[in-house]
Amino acid sequence: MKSYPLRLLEDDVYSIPIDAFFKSAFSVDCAIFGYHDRDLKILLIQRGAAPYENFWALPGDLVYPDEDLDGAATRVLKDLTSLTDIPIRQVRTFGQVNRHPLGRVITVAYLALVEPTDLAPQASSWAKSTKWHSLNEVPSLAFDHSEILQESLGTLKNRLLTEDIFSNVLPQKFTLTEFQALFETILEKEFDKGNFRKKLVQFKFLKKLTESQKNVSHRPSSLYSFDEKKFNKMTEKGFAFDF
Amino acid sequence: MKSYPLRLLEDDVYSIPIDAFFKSAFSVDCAIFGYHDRDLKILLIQRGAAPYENFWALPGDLVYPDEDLDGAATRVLKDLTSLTDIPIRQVRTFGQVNRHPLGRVITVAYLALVEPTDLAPQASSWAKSTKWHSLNEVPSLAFDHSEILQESLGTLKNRLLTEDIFSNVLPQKFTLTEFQALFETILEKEFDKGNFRKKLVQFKFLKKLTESQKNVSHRPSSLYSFDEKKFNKMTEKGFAFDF
DNA sequence: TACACTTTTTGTCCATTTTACAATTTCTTT
DNA sequence: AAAGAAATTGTAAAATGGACAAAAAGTGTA
Repeated sequence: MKSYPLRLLEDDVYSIPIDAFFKSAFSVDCAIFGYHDRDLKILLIQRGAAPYENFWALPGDLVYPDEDLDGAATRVLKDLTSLTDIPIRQVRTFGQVNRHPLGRVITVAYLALVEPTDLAPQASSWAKSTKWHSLNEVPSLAFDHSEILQESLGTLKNRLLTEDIFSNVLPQKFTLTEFQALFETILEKEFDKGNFRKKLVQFKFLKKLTESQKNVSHRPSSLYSFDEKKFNKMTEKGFAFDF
Repeated sequence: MKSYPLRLLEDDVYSIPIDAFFKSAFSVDCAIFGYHDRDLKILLIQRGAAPYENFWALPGDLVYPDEDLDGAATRVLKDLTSLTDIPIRQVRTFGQVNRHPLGRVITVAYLALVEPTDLAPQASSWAKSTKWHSLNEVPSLAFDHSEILQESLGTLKNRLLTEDIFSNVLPQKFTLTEFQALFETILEKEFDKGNFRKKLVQFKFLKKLTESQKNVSHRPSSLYSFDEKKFNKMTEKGFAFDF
């Protein structure tokens, strides 16, 4: 069995024996949102272990003492769902004293937006099953995961406006209508088609390609590609969508 | 000596003995920014205890196992600097494995913006001294606090545009010039005076009072007050400054 | 081949907002 | 009474935004 060596602890550095502090744990929980074709879903696992056995939950687990937080989130996601190469980022940390029945566990929530048709999540380790849930069909979740999910959804909306969290869910070549649909779905708003595309074109981070759609029974749309570098420079300088 | 009872832990829930996970600690660190008269400072303490004894650092300490995170941040700030009633909010959590020399300690960073002339921070507990440092004169800090400070400053700028983090540092009655100076200083940008005030007036969360400045050797400015409720409603609905 | 149908794409008009300034006002100080 | 200083108001050109209409470019069908 693997063991996790800890550094020696010096006592009496604080007036309370420092050992008393080193009896907590922390976990990571991943809110993986899947966007495809005007549909936003959340990836949940069904827990196969106590506590909250059989409950649906965000993929998450305790962090090893010798593991960075970001690395832990990546590993845990892979352990439970077999997903790799998902770019995740923190939402915030949830630390209510009684949020975990087995002891003091604070949890760092992580967020990603992915294209589910690229992926095939498969339950492993103690996860019984995995499932993409529509956001209006989410059951009551384990721990404080319902709260974490709600806040993560809010953070997703914010980040969509201020950073490139969306390029993963677009194909290499996409239409402006697809781009618009993505923003309309996640922000739960509709936009005038003509005005939306005019604005997008002004921003100049979309490159119009020579190709266009094939085999559609209407005027084919021309395809665009996303200039990630240009967009990132813009957001670093304070650009944000004002949709 | 105070002791901190922990709940009993069940073993064998996970394939690794769960005790192995419950040997970590977490801390909170507070980035308290002080704004006064076109000047932005950061409150630091000089550490009077190992590790990093004598180093300057953000006020921060370990969290008790029976303490919520937000409450811990409030308490720690009071313990070290005697400051109370400071409205703090999370920035993010820093969790590099080796960031703390005594063991695995992740830290949750908190942020506030205050008016330093209202306050008299006084070092207590293991803090040797406290000092407001200008942001361009910050020494090398303990732990990873330099990184935390930098990121907190970025978060401060963001929050200034999207929520009411500034009303604490304005007097009850203030001039539009004072309001503008606050934004110019923190965002490190300058604005056209006439246009800035026109925009502000349109927003309607400032109430023009009948009073005006006294004893200034130029045309006195009329005073305004801030309608916090109105502003909060607006930001909840998505309003943000686009300065 | 012509026409219906669908969605993309472009264009237009008008109201509103932004921007860069200039001019005016209202105090104190000299 | 005039000068100085900053607040306040005004203005004109440019840019933007929103509602909406028209044209374009494909497929499917008679």
